[in-house]
Amino acid sequence: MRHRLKDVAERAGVSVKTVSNVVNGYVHVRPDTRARVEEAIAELNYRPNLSARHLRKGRTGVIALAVPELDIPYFAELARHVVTAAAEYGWTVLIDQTGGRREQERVVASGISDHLIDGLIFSPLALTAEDLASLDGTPMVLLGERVDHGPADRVVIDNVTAAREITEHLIQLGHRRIAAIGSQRTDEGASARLRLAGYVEALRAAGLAYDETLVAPATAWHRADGAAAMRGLLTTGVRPDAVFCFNDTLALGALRALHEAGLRVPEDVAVVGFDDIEDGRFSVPTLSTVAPDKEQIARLAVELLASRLDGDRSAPARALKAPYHLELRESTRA
Amino acid sequence: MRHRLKDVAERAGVSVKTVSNVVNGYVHVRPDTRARVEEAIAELNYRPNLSARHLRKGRTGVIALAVPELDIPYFAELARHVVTAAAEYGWTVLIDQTGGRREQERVVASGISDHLIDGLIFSPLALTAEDLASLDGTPMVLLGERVDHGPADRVVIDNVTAAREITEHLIQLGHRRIAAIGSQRTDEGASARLRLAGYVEALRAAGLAYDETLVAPATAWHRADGAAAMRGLLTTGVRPDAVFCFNDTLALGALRALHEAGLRVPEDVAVVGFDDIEDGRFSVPTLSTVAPDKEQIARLAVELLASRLDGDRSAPARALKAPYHLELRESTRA
DNA sequence: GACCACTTCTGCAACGTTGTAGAGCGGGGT
DNA sequence: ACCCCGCTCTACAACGTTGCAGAAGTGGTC
Repeated sequence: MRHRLKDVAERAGVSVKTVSNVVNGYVHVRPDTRARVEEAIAELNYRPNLSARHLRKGRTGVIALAVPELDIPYFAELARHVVTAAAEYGWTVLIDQTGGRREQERVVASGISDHLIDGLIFSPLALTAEDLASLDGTPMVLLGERVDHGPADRVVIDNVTAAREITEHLIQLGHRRIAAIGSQRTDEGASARLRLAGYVEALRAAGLAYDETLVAPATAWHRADGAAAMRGLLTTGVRPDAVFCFNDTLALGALRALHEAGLRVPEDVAVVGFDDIEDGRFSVPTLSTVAPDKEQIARLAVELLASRLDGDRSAPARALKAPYHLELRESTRA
Repeated sequence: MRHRLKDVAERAGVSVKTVSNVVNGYVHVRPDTRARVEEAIAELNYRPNLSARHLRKGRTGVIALAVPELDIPYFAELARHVVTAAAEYGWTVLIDQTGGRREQERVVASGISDHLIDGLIFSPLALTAEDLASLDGTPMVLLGERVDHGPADRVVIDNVTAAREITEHLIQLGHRRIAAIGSQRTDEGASARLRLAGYVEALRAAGLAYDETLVAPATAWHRADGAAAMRGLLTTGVRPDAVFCFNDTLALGALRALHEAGLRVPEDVAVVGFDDIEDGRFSVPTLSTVAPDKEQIARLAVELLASRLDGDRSAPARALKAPYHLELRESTRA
């Protein structure tokens, strides 16, 4: 059923190695020999056994992308771009879900390597710097903002500045009681911490008081958490006139809760998110948000990984910044 | 850096094969030998080379999931369930995007196999029966409804009946001018054809005329296409009083277009979708839809693949039906 | 015609693992 | 005392591929 180099070689009347040479595009093969071999390959529908090739070469041509959850739109969109960018390097992408659980993230970061993958692009939530330090050297690129995760390449966006800018946008529109949804107390909430810091910076710079009752925590960042947090904010007395949600799904949940409470967006309460997921362009109202350049993030991550694989594996870690911009839509129209 | 069985064997003072036996849980190993080996494994942080193991065993422990696009929520949610279900069999899932393009789908269906994967779960849009027939035997499970795709296992839901039921729901609510969004003329639109058939069946059964001007095509099924189609329907004279969108993203786009046109949902126009994606539970209004049991679809697909891998590869193809139900929400409230 | 350089092709070994066959040992039954 | 069996472990070969070293053939130069 499945044929090997040997079968092709016998059929073409050449050695195994010559077939291998043809398959790999070695130049010093006579045209007629090449033709005979190619014919045999076609007739037998020969395909190389990648396991064997990889065993021999020490490379697999597969990289892994590990994200918390695939059905979080941000990660799905990111995954798409990573797969596309990796294809340009001839890589296949193996996608892993960690659920954001530390144990699973550790398994992925170490165990998954097992010579099955050449490298890893990793968006960790719970992993600590020590976990990473303990890994032997599967080349790895981290996505996201954990400030303390030791010596690995990574691609980040400037969360603090982005959060400050989108908050400033709300302030410029005249909002004064600006709530935040999505804060997290645990170590896992690195993004949350940085975005909260940007929010606080903007308030301070505008001379607005930081009011802790306006900051709603959210353990997960799903729509349901955003809706619940918004409902909570609405029942605590004075209503905010704007809300900065730390990602778009939270914001979409918040929009929903505001709708249920009979409040208009942006007239009664303005809403902004973070991530610029597709949904936010079609929600009612459409969602103002921070738009990280996901394509660029994916491209940079793949390039970092490629240069790490081809180059010096002990070179110092690099951190690249990906651009973002504010995408202002109906949920903050003046 | 990276250690092999041989290194462990030397350190533990046993043969390579004994280490292999320990790693694979072979029972006839003396406890003290086992302990020594395990200690050596731990000290060296040994991990098996999967390429070598797979070369030897002929199995890779990797299956592929091929979908048109990862950032279509339905496929992302499905992917999540497939990854989870596959994990129970100890499989890793490699995810491929075909973009729905026939050429890419053919590459995935044949080329990708290349001994890298044991099997494939495949959601094809454009692939023809001949394409499939020409493949040598990588075990494959097809998802979805193409009626004509030859002898491969597949998991389907009853699209025609589901579409009829959701249309009947609209009819029962008193709607009479029921539009449909998402029809496709090409061969690729198997789902579209079946859902249209169910829609027509329901109209016929209720004695309603089938009006072609109420059926809007959509080449892709993204939000933007749904919005465009809805705008088109609104400008063609008599306004429909309900719309059946062939998937949820189309429906979310349609909701957006209705909102822009100043029409209320469901008071002026009722809307239903298909797929039950997360977004539809938080949109304004929430979306009535056909909810296929995605977890079940994924589980059945993985099980079919498993039984094909372990069992008779030439057994007749099986088609399993996954359940669905109607999820009625605000967009069709009476 | 001797030499050299280049082209074309080949055989061997090795990548790290596991299946098979079997060696050595000790215990229990006769 | 002998045989047999089961336990424990080992040696070897093989999975399909490619790097390396080199053999054979071709043609050009002095």
